[in-house]
Amino acid sequence: MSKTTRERVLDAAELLCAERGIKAASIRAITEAASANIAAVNFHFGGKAGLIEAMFKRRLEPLADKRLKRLEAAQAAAVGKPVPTTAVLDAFMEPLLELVAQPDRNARAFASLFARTVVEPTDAITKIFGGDLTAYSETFLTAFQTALPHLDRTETVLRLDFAIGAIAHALSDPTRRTALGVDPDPQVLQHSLRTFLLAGLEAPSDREAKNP
Amino acid sequence: MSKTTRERVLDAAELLCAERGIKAASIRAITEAASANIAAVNFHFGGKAGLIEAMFKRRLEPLADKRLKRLEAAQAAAVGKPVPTTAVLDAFMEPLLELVAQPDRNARAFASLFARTVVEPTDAITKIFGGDLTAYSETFLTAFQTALPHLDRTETVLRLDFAIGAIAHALSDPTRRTALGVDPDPQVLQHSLRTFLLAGLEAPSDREAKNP
DNA sequence: GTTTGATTCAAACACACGTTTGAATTAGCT
DNA sequence: AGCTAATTCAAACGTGTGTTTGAATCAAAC
Repeated sequence: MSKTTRERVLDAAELLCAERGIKAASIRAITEAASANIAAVNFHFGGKAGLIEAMFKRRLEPLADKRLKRLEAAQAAAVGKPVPTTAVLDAFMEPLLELVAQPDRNARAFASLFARTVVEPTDAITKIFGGDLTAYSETFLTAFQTALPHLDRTETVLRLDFAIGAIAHALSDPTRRTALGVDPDPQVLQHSLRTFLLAGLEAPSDREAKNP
Repeated sequence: MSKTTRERVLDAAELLCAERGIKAASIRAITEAASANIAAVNFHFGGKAGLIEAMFKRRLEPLADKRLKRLEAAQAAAVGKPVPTTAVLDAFMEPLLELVAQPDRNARAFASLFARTVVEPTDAITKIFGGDLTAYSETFLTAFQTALPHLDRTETVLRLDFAIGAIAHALSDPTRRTALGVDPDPQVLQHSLRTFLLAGLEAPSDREAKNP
């Protein structure tokens, strides 16, 4: 057991919060699963709120970095030319979907947890990202908007919002799909999601559709 | 105040659960908001679990009825011919989106609550619908599958799942969009969502795409 | 008007939660 | 080794929770 208490608690918190929800995951259950004392949470994180915040930060900050790096790389690759929608979309979703493809059990647990939080914002999240889990989506929003010039701002915001919902749902508890006899590889899932979102985002808006 | 205690409690539960989440909405807060006694919950519903279950049932059963009625009507209208994807999709999503279009504050609250529950299944829901909030989606799944013959079963399940995620997210807390300066009419929202989903569902699968 | 059953009410119960405490233990440093 | 700070630990504290109780109130029937 080379991991520090702090790390063990964070890991256990990830697993239990993904399984039961943040509110229902008691620090008693978390510390017990981590083979740590209850007071460890207060000592290392200052309280449950601090633990949850640290739990999200540990995963979310590298994730946001990856996304922005990929977006900047795509923008740099398309000098002068407009960045294709696929590139923006990939920068947006792939770092997230990499989580479910990892063998690490905790990474997959966090993916489920993230999915929940997208729909039901937590205090910890609003503290970190000022209320918007997709905060840096302002950056992505403009990227999408330039990639989709046939959509006005409202339409772009709405479609990006739909896409976020679909992505989050795809990340959430995979047992829902296995109940229907469908348990795809992460690659199949990602590919299917990509074509779905791409078609939805690039769909012609009304004004064009009315000129057949 | 012509409403019965039972109804007042159900209404208050809807509002508070949508606002704070089911777990965080205490029966004390609910009964206080309903101008009822705490014990009213136990008397009328047998406990908090019973209250939540009744709260969902009251909305979900008429909703499921509407959906299936619309699907059957669409199937009846297309005698012999295959039912178009738009008809299946409308039967699936419009009864839901009608909730947010209603002036009734409680109906809109339930829409948010429903959205949460899609991602994070509640005990009450698993009790009512046997674990799957989209239980009758087995019916809709076959309807979509016949409407989308170019997709195999896995692909159909995945895309329907994506669509459910997008719909749920669209129903959830609307303040998220207003933060981005976008606050569309329910009709605009519905229309935008429809074209997004339709394009995503009908997008060609890989095999076709590789024959340009 | 009395009786019966349904409903409301204030009060208390048992339990789980997050937090705090202060002593015991460990790790790092000179 | 000896000192210091960091960390762990068992135990208790206060609070909020869902639930239960038993008396009080209401409504309807006879």
